[in-house]
Amino acid sequence: MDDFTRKMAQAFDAAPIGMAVSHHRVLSMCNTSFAEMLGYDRANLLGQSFRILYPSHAEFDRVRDIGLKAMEEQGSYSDERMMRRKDGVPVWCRFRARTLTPGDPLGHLVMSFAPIRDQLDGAQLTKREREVLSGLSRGLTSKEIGRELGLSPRTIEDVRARLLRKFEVKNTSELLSRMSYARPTS
Amino acid sequence: MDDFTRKMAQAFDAAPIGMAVSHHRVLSMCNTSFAEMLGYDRANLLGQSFRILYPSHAEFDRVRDIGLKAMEEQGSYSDERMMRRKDGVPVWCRFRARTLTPGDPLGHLVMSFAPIRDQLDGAQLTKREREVLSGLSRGLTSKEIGRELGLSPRTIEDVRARLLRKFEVKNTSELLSRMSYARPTS
DNA sequence: ATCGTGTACGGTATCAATACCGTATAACCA
DNA sequence: TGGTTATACGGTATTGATACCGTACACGAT
Repeated sequence: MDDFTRKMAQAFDAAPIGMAVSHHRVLSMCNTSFAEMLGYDRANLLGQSFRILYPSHAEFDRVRDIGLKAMEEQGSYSDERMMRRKDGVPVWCRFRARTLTPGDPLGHLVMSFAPIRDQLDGAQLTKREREVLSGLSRGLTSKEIGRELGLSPRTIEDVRARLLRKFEVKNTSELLSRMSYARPTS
Repeated sequence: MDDFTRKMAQAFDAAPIGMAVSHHRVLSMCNTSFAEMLGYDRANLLGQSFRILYPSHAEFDRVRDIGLKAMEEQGSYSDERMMRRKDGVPVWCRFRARTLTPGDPLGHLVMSFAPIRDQLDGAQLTKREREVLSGLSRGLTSKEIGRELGLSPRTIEDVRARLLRKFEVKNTSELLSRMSYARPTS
């Protein structure tokens, strides 16, 4: 076998970041970091739908759409999102994806997942809080998020205020900078 | 050839994040993203010392030591660092590494490099922009940042508007979700 | 020598965010 | 059973953000 190919495969598997490949939202390949991050054995993960790796079915449906346009136009997309470990514990990740089939973005995807924090300093986020946070990180206003979720803007403001209290920050900007990349930990 | 291996190699090469393998600080393998990020052809990069990928020899020496202890103890290390593109332009990256030889951490390294400002390659921030961004990430208002820098709040709003234009984002929240927390490097 | 850009500042106008006041329901827990 | 929390929504009031209008100066590149 080609030594070049073998080296690349070894690097993929030993990568310090979670990596995965999907075809139409079904996992066809992943590396050790990815399986470990989510608490599975790789063998049990391959062939599974990504559905089981998200906190809920609604979340699974939601994340399908939000990067589609960017993927069609630029071929890649990045955001921050919550994944669900096998034991149910949420993992907040920086997510990056590149599609190999721009006409059908979800046809063949290569993704990377970098855990931002394991448990968000103990603060658990509710489903609503995750949904709102997702909108905020995309620059949406409370009104726009309300429309997206079929709720009153007033309710979004409540969730937003709860997030600010939980993380003890002054405003949304500080909140999002805290939810961004992890600080060096060692 | 093993189909499993081939799939992993393909995923490595198409990854949405820069990846590289080194033996004693000499690049032995990298993917397309990595070569593109730094402005090289992969063929010209393999076999080269990492020296040419850092802004200076001093920086090259400095980064050698800072992760060694963590790598010996946990096998992995992560920070943010400046890389140097072929044309000399600096690229600010989130860097992650895992060693496959914990006794001799630099013996065999697998690394990932994620450009932090991936939305606008080549855009450098001015000193003022970094200063303002630092304030924003700490949740300060324009008025507070102005006080901190001894400037009119009006001027801070100008810098802010320029940042929004540069990164093509709608508001400060979206800006900060795309940036790492800012640190003034001036 | 003009052009572009960054810097710095003033004004005005509008919308968004935040912080309060209030009510109400549903879930869970001790 | 009562206490807490999350959800959901209404009003009002204040501050902040954003987008325009304008001027001015410094600097580097073509």
